[in-house]
Amino acid sequence: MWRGDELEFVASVVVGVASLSKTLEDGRTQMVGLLLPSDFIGRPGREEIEFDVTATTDVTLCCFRRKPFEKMVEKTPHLSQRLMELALDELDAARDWMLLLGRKTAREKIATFLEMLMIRSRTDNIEGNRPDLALPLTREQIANYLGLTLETVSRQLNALKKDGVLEFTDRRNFTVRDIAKLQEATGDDADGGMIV
Amino acid sequence: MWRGDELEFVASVVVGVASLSKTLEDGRTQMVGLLLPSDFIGRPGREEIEFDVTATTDVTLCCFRRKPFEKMVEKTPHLSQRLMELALDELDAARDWMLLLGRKTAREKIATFLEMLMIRSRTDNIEGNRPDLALPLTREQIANYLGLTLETVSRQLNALKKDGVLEFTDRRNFTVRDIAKLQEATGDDADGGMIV
DNA sequence: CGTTCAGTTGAAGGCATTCAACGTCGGTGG
DNA sequence: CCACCGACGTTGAATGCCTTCAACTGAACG
Repeated sequence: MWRGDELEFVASVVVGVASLSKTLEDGRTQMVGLLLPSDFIGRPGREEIEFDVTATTDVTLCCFRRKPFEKMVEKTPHLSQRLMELALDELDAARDWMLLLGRKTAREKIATFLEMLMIRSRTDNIEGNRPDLALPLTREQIANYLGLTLETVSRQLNALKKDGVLEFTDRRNFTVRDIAKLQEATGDDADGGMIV
Repeated sequence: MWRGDELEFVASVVVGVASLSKTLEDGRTQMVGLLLPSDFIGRPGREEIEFDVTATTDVTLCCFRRKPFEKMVEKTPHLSQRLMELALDELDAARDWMLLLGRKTAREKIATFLEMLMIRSRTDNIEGNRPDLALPLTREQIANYLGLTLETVSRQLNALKKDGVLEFTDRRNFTVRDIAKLQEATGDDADGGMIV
């Protein structure tokens, strides 16, 4: 686990999954971001980040020393523009997640999480649009991402299975049997402009 | 109320308070940002924003037409750097709020909200460190900001009053009688590096 | 005055949590 | 080899926090 303020690198995730999280003094934890392949870690112009970065699977990073990287950014307006875009994307994602954390039910949270996994790890269309996916997080980590307890996560996953939405090959791997039902369960607009 | 995609301006808040919010199809809404004086509205390089901007009090804005503003940004590296900082500040704020939404109790949410108001509207020290503050939001808007119902907001505010933390001069104006108790009630680290 | 909107308060109910026990799997060492 | 252990996951029962539903208050306004 990395504490941000020891960090003199910036990096990009190549393989694997990492997470950003914040913790209250009494131990309650909230994941505030999931870092999937292609995501960027670190921020230009800031020495430190004030949350924990944790690898949740084996991870391969592409690291750059901070100083030379920042010099390169200064000299390349195109790059700084790109970094701004990344920051704004993260901001949008954070705000979507605020809606989830503040207003969605447990079932909707789980469904939204699974839908996001499906969209972001485009290993789908393997056979007749039945994406075969792996959970990159333990039940507890999912709970911390969704603002739930691990027991509730377990129950809701099994409820979705019972309802024929999911099928598990083992505890960490599953297929989405019914994409339409999954999307209904997210609570979002039926086809929120999404091309799936 | 502004819909973002009709917007050909960017702006800065001068006086008053506005809010950013997202809504589910069934009407549940979550405020994802509060815009206080000095905050910036709009984003470079993006035609639209996909949430609602609503004034919650009378507001004075300082507006710029988008096109000329963007040209100015391109020519002024210092300015684009500043915008990046603003975006990263918003990102940090969003992530703090995710911790609140996902993990804090109703009482902690209210206390955190009031503490934030106190810090951001530095009208305090009016007499012996007893900030006199105005709620810029209705109970319902506070509820939408904190992921609660308006009844719960009302109850918790009155509970804080009963506990001697607050004192109301009327329904929208109050003073903090006991800052230490308020900070305890936030659930955050006792003195999380905060200089109050 | 009556109406409306914001806020308060009470009572009942529900969803998620909490507490607890059990099941499963992989690794480690006797 | 297998017994043990710890990490992860499931499931049941009870509790509780917040919500939901509903009635009421008070101030502003025409």
